[in-house]
Amino acid sequence: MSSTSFTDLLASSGVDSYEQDEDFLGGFYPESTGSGLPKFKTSQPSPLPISQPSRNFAFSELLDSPLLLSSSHSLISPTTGAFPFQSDFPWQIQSQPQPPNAVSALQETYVVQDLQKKPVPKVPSYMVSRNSNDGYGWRKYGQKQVKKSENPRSYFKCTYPNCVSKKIVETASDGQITEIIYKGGHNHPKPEFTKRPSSGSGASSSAANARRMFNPSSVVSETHDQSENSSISFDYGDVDEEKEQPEIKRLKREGE
DNA sequence: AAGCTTTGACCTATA
DNA sequence: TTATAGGTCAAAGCT
Repeated sequence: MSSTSFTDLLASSGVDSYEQDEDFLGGFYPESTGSGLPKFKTSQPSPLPISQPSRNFAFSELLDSPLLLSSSHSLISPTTGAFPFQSDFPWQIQSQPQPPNAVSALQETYVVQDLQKKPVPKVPSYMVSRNSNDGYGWRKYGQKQVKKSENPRSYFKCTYPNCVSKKIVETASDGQITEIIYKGGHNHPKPEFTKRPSSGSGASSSAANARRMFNPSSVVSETHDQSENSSISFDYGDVDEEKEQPEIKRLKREGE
C-alpha cells in the first residue's frame, strides 16, 4: 500500500461521483438568508425509516441524481463502484420533513444512516475530514465533546471567502466518522484546484464542477467509511424555491 | 510565510 | 433565573 491512498482510490475509481454528493449538498442549499446565518436545527436522526417527500424527488431529478431517493442502494451506487463493500450497505435516507408549513421545507433535514453494522474496511477519519473529498476547502475551527454523543464533534468551515458553509463531523474514538452534518450551502462553485494529491485524478473541469454541485451522491460517500451508526445530516436552514438551481442563480448574480 | 489544527475559554440557546 | 449543552472564537503551535 505504498502510494495507494484512500484518496487515490477514490480518485481513480469514481471519486467523481463520490465528490459530487457533497458538492451538491454544499451547493444545494445556498445561503439565501438575507439576514445573517440561518438558524440551523439539529439534525439528529430519529430512527425512522424514511419516507421521502415528493419534493425531494423533484429536486433530485433536477440534480440528475436519482440515487438520493430512489432507493437505499442506488443511493450509494456511485460510490459502490469504488467501494465494493458498500454494495450491501443498507443505508436509508431519512427525510425528516417538518409539519406542513412554509418554513418546514426550509429546515428539512436529510440523514443518511447506516442501519446495520457490518465488517467494512474502515477508513481513518483523517482521510475524510481533511477536505472531505468534496473539492471544497474546509478549515477546522473547533472540536467539542457533546453529551448527546459519546464521540467528539469537529467543526469545519468552508475556506472560500464569504462562504458560510459549515459541516460538523462526529468521529468515534477509533477514528471512524459516525456522523456528518452539513450546514448552509456554498455560495460559490467548487474550486478548480483542490488540495488532494491529484495524480490527474483530483483535478476536474469547471464543467464537471458545476455539475457536481448538484449531485447528492457524496452524501453517502463520506459515510461509507463508517460502519457503525454512521449518518450524515444535511441541514438547510434556507432552502427555498431557489433550491432548484441556487448555484446557477448565485453565479449569475456574482457575475453581474 | 501561510494556512491549518488544536484547545481552552467564551457566547448563546434551550430546558 | 439558572444550569447545561452546543457552537464559535482566537491564540499558540505545527506542517
